[in-house]
Amino acid sequence: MTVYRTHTCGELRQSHADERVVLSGWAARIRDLGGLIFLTVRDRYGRTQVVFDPDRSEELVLEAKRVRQEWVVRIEGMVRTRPEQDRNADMPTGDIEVVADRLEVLASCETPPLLPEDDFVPSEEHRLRHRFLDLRRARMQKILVTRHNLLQTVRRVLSKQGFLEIETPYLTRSTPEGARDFIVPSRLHPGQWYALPQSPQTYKQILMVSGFDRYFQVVRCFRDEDFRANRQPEFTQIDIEAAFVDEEQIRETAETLMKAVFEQALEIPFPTAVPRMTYRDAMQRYGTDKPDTRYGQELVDLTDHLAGHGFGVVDGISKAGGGAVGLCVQGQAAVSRSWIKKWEEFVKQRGLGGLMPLRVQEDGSWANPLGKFIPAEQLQKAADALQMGEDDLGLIALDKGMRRFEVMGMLRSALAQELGWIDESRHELLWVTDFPLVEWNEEEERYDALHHPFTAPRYEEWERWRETDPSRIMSRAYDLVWNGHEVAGGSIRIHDRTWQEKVFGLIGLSPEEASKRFSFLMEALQYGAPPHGGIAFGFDRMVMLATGETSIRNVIAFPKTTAGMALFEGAPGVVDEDQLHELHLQEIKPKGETGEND
RNA sequence: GGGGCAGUAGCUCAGUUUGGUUAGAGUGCCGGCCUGUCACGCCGGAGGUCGCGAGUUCGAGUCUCGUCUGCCCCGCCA
Repeated sequence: MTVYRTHTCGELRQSHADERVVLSGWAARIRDLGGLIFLTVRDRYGRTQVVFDPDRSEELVLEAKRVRQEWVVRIEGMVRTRPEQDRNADMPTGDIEVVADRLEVLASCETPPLLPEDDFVPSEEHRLRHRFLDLRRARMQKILVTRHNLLQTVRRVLSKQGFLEIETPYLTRSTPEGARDFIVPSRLHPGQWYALPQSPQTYKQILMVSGFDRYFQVVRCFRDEDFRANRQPEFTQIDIEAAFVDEEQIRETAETLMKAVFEQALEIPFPTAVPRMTYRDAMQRYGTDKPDTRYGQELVDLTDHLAGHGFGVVDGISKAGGGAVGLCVQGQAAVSRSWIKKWEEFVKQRGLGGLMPLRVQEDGSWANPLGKFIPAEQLQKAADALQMGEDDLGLIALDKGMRRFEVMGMLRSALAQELGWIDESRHELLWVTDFPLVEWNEEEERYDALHHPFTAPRYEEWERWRETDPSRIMSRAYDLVWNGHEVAGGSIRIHDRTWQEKVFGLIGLSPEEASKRFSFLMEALQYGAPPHGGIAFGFDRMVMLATGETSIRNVIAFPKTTAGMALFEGAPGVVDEDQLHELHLQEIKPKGETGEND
């Protein structure tokens, strides 16, 4: 209780009737009936109707007439139960109103560029430019409250299990692997640079070596890459690491956390067992390492049904290690040619040669461009493999690489959107396991770490495949997938310098190069590093899924646009010549602005 | 780096297909009326660099090219 308010705007009920109250908030709606004036006052907690009655004070009504939307007002008055016929069942405070006897304008407001109402959502550009007003909307306030609650839940759950929150530096050194770093010039050391961390990966491993056997951190991470609906240049991770554990304990911790999130934010029961799927299964059945298992429509390898029947293209692809992948589109046998063409274009843009429909013709035979080469019984077998019924449409793609699964997976999820296959009320969690340690990078002609280079291999597989086929070595990594989004990923790490050097060797980093770039970690690994592993949650994504939003910008108070701009603050921006000078920097003007060149 | 969609009144949009007189609607804003509204209602008014720049044309919101901004996707993101 302050001079500004005795109650919040979401608080008053019939039980408060006849109490004298003070409310402060923003004028949300003003209904001036000529005599009576109704004013809806809004704050973070809700809305309350205030009534100004000329029968009580003409003067007060005249004052109230001046008030405009989004002014900040303070009201004194009596709580009154509304007449039966005038109650508003849609408002929590709809059974009462406050009869004002005093009005004070705490702040007036220019005509606002947007109205903070939930049923009035302007363009995202406009919302970001006037974020302070956009954040007044009840929806945004609710999201940020949920975000806060989840943060507290995470901290409580992990602390209770003995995890210590330890902060790590934001000014660190650049590690050229992985994403591009944001770099920060050093004033005291001309020509030298800090980098903002892509994640606290090495620090948390070192904390394990130091004996903090259970660590977590709510931490900002920075990656200078292109952005998407669920990617921002700076984002928040729940970073977790533990020593003397294996995969099971990390997964258990992660599930405990998710259980709390489900119960807290979604108020739905947590699955008794989170299903698991191997990376290989995920790629073959869904064409992605983060399958959305809220709907079926799995991909089916049709190579065996279609190859070996004298059709050169299929046979050739098959011999080259490729094949045919099919997808069953329920109830769409009658779609037009242009519909199919549209989706064929979709897969072509993503690198496949084409998309063939398979469907029953009027005479009962199978229609398919391969029909003249491939016997009907084989087409029937393919259709059976796709579990196609008469009204269903099969879509088949051929390609010689693994890309066919990925693209068909993209097609699967695009069709799910288009045809409404997804039950939005469902929530599906899934562990993806058995990732390969490395994958072949065509362009650079070397192996890349699939997860990151500190991930432990399955050592027996290493011994078996290192020399002959390293891509068959599995790692001890795991990802947690929620409704087709990767919400967490982690691994058991390498805790031995010799092994770390071996893995660096496989991805083309010499021991010298490795110790140059990761000297501090390499050194730590020689001084009694315990076995350890961990996981990191993408917290923004987690909040996005928990609130049913489709963009992480909506769950971040001040996000950047897809071009990395902060429209509200105006970042990035130019700095003074003096600032640059002090940092030993000189601006190189883009061509055309120097006046020297043409 | 590539592709797609969008940009018209403060805001949300129509008009662009097929170039043609003075660019419309709703809402917000300003003024008037209105004593039970709750997206109050009714009457009137003001409000436009059709993102920006070139070009085609007798004439461009509309066609062409370039460019900027926002969103979505591919690549990228260990």
